[in-house]
Amino acid sequence: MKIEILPKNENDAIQKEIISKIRDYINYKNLEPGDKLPSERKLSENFGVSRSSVREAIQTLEFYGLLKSKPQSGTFVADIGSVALNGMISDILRLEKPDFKSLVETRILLELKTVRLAALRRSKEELKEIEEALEAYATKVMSGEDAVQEDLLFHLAIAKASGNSTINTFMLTITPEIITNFTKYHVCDKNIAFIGIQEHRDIYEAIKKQDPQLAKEKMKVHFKMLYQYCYNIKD
Amino acid sequence: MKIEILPKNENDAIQKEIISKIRDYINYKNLEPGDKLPSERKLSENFGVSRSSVREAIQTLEFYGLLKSKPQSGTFVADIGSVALNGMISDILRLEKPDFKSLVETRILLELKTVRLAALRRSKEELKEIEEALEAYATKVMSGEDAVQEDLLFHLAIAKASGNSTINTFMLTITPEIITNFTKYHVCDKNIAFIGIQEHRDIYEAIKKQDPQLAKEKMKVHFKMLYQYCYNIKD
DNA sequence: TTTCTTAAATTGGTTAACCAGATTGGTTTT
DNA sequence: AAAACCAATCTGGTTAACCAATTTAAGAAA
Repeated sequence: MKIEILPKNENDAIQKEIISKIRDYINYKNLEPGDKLPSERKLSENFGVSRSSVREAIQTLEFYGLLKSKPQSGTFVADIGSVALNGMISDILRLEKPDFKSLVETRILLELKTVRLAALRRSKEELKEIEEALEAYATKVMSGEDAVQEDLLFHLAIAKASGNSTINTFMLTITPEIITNFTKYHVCDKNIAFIGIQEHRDIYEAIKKQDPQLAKEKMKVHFKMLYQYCYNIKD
Repeated sequence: MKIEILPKNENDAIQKEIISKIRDYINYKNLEPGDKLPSERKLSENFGVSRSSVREAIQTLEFYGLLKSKPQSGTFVADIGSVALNGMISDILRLEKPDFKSLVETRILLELKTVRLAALRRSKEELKEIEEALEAYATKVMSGEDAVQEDLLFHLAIAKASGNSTINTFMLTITPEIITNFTKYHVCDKNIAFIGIQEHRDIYEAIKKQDPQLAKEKMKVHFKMLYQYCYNIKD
């Protein structure tokens, strides 16, 4: 059993450096929204790194909506001003992997909203998808198997029915990490899972009845143990 | 003035196809959490696409936490089960660019939380950063200039002080789009911006006093016009 | 048989050359 | 002078060859 100093992913560090250089370039040249960046070739030459490294850095900044590259044309600064651009890049460079506590805290916040919206807005098709996810979860639990995945898919079905694509996306991004940690720390033991079936069913019924307040209450009940867990785990 | 059928970015479509094929492969081979995918070369050969296309698709899936590639070793399936993996990839493939309405709705949700948390948890340094952002905003407005960026940076400073890295990241991802739309639709006209100064100051004071309830109330006041706007704009 | 050594094969990352479409600037045409 | 044309150039995207670190398995040593 060797003690590892965390590898401190070297590649991430390189990419952050490139992103930082792109920001410096934009500032130095006073590029404004819609302006074109130099070609990938010139940037890579300029920075002394490979073109694919530059491309990856650009892809990351595209993901955050700060750049937009058009084929056979160029890479362009997004329609936000330089102040916001600088502030956001600084924040992106400083970003660290979210801690589990903040993940759970955020999940609760998001889901208390999605469940209300789902009750208000769900279509018949979306309701059916939620029901199918519910049944899949119940079946898995009754057969005595671990059902963390089916649990989360039920919640994702609700997020999808909320009609808010942004929250839906956010739920998607935090779910893998949630599943990993739940499995690792055995947050959802089998005895708890049995209770979970009824709690899920209550949530489903509230959404079916289109009662947002009730849905939120039932979700709160469902999160009760999660609340405690969230505020007791060690950082 | 030509009417454009939206270009329907071809590259995105190709990447989605590759992601779909990766999912199919994982299912066909019944790969489980931690299992290794074939090398990028074999995948690209298998799919009949370039290796860099495969790499980009993998990078996207890495971003969502579904894959993890290790240098000189291989690409591995994340520690989530096949059910969740399939569900999430399906959702990712179906993701569309968030509509403005959902962005604003989500922003309000997130910020009513960050402002409470910031009041509870902010350090002296973070309080000072919020104050600086406030002053920068006020100065810009008083000089009669557009201050959408400084406005959002004030809110981002609060998000940073919330101590919740997940919400902070989410705020970062939606901010550029918010700025773009606010600028485009002139949501924050100059006369409104003047009122905004005092509203910002009220929020700042509540955070300074470490009064989460007051902070939330002041943020609600600040969002009042946004509420209306959010529920009146055309889709 | 088990353990250690070591060299060949495999890996993700990098580099450089190539492609087709977009851009550009000078030329021709009107 | 202004519009239309066209070829040279530049662009992001793709491909293929290369690199160094890692993994592997075959063989030597115990």
